[in-house]
Amino acid sequence: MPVRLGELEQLVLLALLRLGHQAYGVTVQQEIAARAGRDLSFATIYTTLGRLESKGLIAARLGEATAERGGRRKTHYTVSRDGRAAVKDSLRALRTMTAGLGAAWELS
Amino acid sequence: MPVRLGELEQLVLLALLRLGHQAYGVTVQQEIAARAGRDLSFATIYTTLGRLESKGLIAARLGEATAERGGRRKTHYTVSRDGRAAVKDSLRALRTMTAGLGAAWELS
DNA sequence: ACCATATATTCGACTAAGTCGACTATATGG
DNA sequence: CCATATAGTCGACTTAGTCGAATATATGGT
Repeated sequence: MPVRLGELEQLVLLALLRLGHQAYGVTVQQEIAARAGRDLSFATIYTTLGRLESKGLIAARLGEATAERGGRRKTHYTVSRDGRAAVKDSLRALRTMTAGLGAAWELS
Repeated sequence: MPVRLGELEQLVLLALLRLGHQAYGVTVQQEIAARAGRDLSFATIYTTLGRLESKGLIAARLGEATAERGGRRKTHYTVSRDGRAAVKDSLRALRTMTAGLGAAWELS
């Protein structure tokens, strides 16, 4: 059974894909604010990352301490095979639902 | 403040746009099953339609009794101005999040 | 008139997802 | 060794998603 994504889960997954190596809590928050125009709290972002991880859609790894000013170490995330499949499924559904509606709606 | 759509709300709105005049509970359920591949109960569909209506994103009107076999009258739905705007916003966010990710992800 | 039955919608209950304010943890430079 | 910058966690609550079962209502046949 295909995993269902909530709309924020979908955005977070896409942000991770966009960010690649530098994907972690803070950058995800920023990417979603900058691109999707949604200024979410860090708590919201981390809650969602946690949920995605427990569903097996992303994997977390603790980063090394950097040479910068200070602060806790980052937790980096990568999208798993299942995560990629889930995103593709949700995008495919959107494509078939928007197909033929005209330029104003069309997504592909 | 722009209205936020859940992922099912988004699908239901798109189904209504696709169906036009013949949009009502049963056809919405069928359209989503056929296109998005999600076989949802009618209760789920009607719950969502109700939520969308109370948010002012769709409008309901009771239809006339038809000449067919029997049964209760249909409640037809149309997407309001705000509903259209909400769908466009959510699709726009998706486009900017998928832009530049490559053919496998791209939505427009 | 009545009622069987096809068709359409609603109820009640619960699980999952989204959201944030406030708090905790931890590197580093002075 | 501690002030402070940076990253992540907790607890609590609201909103969205979901369905089995029940309800409502036209019509055709008798």
